[in-house]
Amino acid sequence: MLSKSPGQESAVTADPATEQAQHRVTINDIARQAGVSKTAVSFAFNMPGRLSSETTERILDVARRLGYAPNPIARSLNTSRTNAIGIIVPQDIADAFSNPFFSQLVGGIGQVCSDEGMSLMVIPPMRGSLLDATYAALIDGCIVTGLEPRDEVVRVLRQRNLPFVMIDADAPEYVACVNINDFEGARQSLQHLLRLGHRDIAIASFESFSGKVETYTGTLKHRFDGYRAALKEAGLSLQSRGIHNLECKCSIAGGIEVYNRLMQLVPRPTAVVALSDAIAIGIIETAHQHGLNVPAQLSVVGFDDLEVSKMVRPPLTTVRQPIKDKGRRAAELLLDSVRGRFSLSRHIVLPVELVVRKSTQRLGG
Amino acid sequence: MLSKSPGQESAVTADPATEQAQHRVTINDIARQAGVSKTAVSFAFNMPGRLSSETTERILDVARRLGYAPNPIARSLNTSRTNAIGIIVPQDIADAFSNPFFSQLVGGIGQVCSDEGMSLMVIPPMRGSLLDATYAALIDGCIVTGLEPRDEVVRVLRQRNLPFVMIDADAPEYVACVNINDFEGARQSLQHLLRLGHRDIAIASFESFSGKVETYTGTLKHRFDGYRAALKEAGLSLQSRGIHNLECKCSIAGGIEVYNRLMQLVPRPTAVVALSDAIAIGIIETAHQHGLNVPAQLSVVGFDDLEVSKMVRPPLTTVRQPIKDKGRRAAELLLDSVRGRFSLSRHIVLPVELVVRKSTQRLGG
DNA sequence: CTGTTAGCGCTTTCAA
DNA sequence: TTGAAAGCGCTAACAG
Repeated sequence: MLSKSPGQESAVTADPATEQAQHRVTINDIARQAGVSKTAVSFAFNMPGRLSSETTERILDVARRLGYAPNPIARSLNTSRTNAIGIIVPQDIADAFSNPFFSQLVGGIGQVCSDEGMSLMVIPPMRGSLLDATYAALIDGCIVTGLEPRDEVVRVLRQRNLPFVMIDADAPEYVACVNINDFEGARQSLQHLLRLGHRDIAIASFESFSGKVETYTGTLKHRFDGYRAALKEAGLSLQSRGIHNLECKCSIAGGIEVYNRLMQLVPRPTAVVALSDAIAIGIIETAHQHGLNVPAQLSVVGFDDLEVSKMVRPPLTTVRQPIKDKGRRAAELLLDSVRGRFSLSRHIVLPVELVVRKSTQRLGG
Repeated sequence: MLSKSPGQESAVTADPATEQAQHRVTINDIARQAGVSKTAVSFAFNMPGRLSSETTERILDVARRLGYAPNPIARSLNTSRTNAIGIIVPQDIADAFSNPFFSQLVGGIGQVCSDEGMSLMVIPPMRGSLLDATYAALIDGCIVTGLEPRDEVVRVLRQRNLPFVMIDADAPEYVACVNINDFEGARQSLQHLLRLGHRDIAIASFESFSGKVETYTGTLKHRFDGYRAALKEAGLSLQSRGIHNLECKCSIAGGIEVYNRLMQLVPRPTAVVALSDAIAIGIIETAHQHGLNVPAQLSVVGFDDLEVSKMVRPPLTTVRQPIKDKGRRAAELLLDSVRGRFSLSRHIVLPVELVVRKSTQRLGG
């Protein structure tokens, strides 16, 4: 060892196989080796124009030889920027992605990330605590799904001074938020079934905390308001004999699970409104396996219009919502905040549309 | 303003609507207000046991009043931990998630994240540069997909001293890696078609850089070795008349796009081997739209066995690979490294299995 | 049980 | 064109 620089030493032994977690080479090592100040090294990397090209060259050269990479954490501490946005989810990551809806939403968010040079952090509860995860996240802002505006998480976000945008939440005016017309979507889907003559109808709904319709909030509340409106039009209500509400996990697996409970209802439903295509697809698949014909023996209408919904058998009748747009708009709103740009309207409501395919048919027809 | 503490001032004006990016309240503000040292404040949050409960109380109380949240970046700089792992993808996030394969993989990784209290950062190229993204990522380690071991990204990872695990790569012994038996999967799927009597077969393959089979590497190479083996068994080769290779995007959209090119081949193929279910599903869907019956007029075999593959019409014949396990095992390997745990074997090869469903049938039968 | 002190590795005025 | 020095906000020896 001729050199007294630990930096160089680690470079010499930088054989991939031998590689040890030795003294990490820092900006100081480079400065010393190149015979310049830390400032110069920093400039060489971030504003090469402010140095003579020779100096820049020399510094970059030394850096390359010693295998130097600036520490992004230290950089972040100075700049207060992480170049990442987060998406906070109240459940496990695996659960979240078990519904293709979430993948498509993330895809929409991802489009904006790429445009803006951001990475996307998926933030699930940390050892059971979503709050802890929110405190710890190294992000410049985030999108919040599946939570209400009064959730503690939102308080922490505000406390941390992190810009955020909510999706599918009843947020107050000053909170940025992207929603869809849940009322209309729900109303139309049930109306569709009622007009086809169905009167024994089960609603396959997300899991809520309480399980009681009266306490539903947010998306769930709006959709049930829509169902009520449709029922009322037909002279029915949620309490009518023949109308049932079953909660299940919002995934294909949830649909599979709820199928049996569905079939034990009295009277047995001739149609199902699912609050998500994933649930609907699970129900249809299970019906198949049990030899029950959809739509002849059971009509099923979904909600979302996933990419695969038109490809399952039978192609799914459903309420289309612009999932990718939802993610994209939310991310745009968020990045406006992060970048300090002004955004005109911070409350967005996207339209929905009933798409009639083959999974529903006239009762007895 | 009676108080001279800017911290308190910001607390007083902490009305959500009025909220400004004023002086962020730091550990110093809390220490001052509570009449203790920074150390004490730090302890109150991280090792409350080392303080008298009164002191802890008081500190936490002040913190609450002033709306203090520890700065996770500063914390990371000390601890050198971020509590996040990354998954590096060479394309846009939206592209990645357009293939359900990726969602399922991420789901597998996510299971481990939840167990270990980690968030998951999806890292796409930053303004076109995956290298820049790799330099900037605030992570403790990462999983690398769709890249070869000699990629620059891997060099940077090593330079940054970040543990990493590759998926689907021809990695040297000392690089942790999770693969499947691509050769066998490919061989069996094509063999299946050949045994059904098909001789005019198109391969619908991922996009490679070169487009030339001879230059394929990694997964692509192994699979084509498998195809060669199957063909040889039937006295054919990749050059035989009737055998074609078309590249397309690895997504449903890719399958839709490749359909037309497929139908223009001479002789027109009676069967297709797709390198991914997403592609297969896109092809089948388009065939439907064009009134072509699958499998009667065109047999299609996929690769992956996605959750939806059994639910499309007709249910897809495909090669099952344990996607979630792949993600889980990779994440386990990675976290062993991150936590400094020893892992016995750092090269894992998962098995595959041909699953015959309804999208293939005997030629002319 | 509590405080002093020295960093973590980088950015960024400000002065030379 | 370059460098000195003061932080960024927190953790963790170490000393008392």
